[in-house]
Amino acid sequence: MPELPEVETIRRDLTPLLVGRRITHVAIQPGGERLAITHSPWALEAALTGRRIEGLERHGKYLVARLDDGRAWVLHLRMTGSLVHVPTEAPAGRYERARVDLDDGTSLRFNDLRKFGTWHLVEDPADAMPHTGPDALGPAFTTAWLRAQLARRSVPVKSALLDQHIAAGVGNIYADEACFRARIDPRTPANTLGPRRVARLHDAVVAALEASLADRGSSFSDYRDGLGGEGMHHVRVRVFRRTDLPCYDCGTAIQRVRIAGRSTHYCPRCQKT
DNA sequence: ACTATGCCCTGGGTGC
DNA sequence: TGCACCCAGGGCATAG
Repeated sequence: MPELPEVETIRRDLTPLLVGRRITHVAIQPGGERLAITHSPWALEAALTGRRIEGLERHGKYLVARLDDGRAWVLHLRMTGSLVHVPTEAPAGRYERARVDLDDGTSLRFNDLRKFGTWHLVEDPADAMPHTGPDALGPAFTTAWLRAQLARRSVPVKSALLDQHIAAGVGNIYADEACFRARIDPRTPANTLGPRRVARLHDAVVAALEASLADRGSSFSDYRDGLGGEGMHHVRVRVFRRTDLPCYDCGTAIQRVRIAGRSTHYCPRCQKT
């Protein structure tokens, strides 16, 4: 599950390997056709071929490659996608959905077991992510912004954190981790949090993301960095997928509930409504 | 404008 | 061993 720290790790890994390179060949594999959102697979292959990559950016969980024709190639890995840089001659993996060969004898492989990943080719990256708000590690994600957004929602605070319009880049792992760090029960209605608790939650979101980023992300299942390696943060999470294990702070068994269809993990003693 | 639900997809796990 | 079933979940469409 690549979330903000994982996608940012990929971006940092790939930036020196991709920027300045020209795309010499693109192949979307049989079975991978659905990743092409804005174009037919063949039209997308044709449009990317010959382009030079001028920059690699990230917004929330989206990767944005800036191309020399002014367009943006916007990728989303969803749950099981990975983007790995290999030599051109490297064999295709079982779940390779597309390959992008570069002009220096290397290749980028888009692997995606569950085929949920997407590619957009657009003039303006915003067109590919219309429901996306401020990046959770960007300057626009402030305590004041979070307070204003939570004030008009009655959903559980966990659900609000998963809303990409409120904090782009937060997913199931870091929503749980942020609630734990803020000592807030994830079921608490968003609009019942006072200013001090919202401020604590804001800081907890940022801290949870930065802690994972420092560990190159979390590899609970399919996540791989830009070089095919795993992150190290999944062994350092406080609550995510630690059901029935003791809370590191108080020893109470971590509980699991479902919120908005998502598994949610929390400490019933440390986290209050 | 907000909220709830279902869909997409496939491998791994469980129970019979 | 085989089979049916459920679960994982990000983003989007849809309906209320």
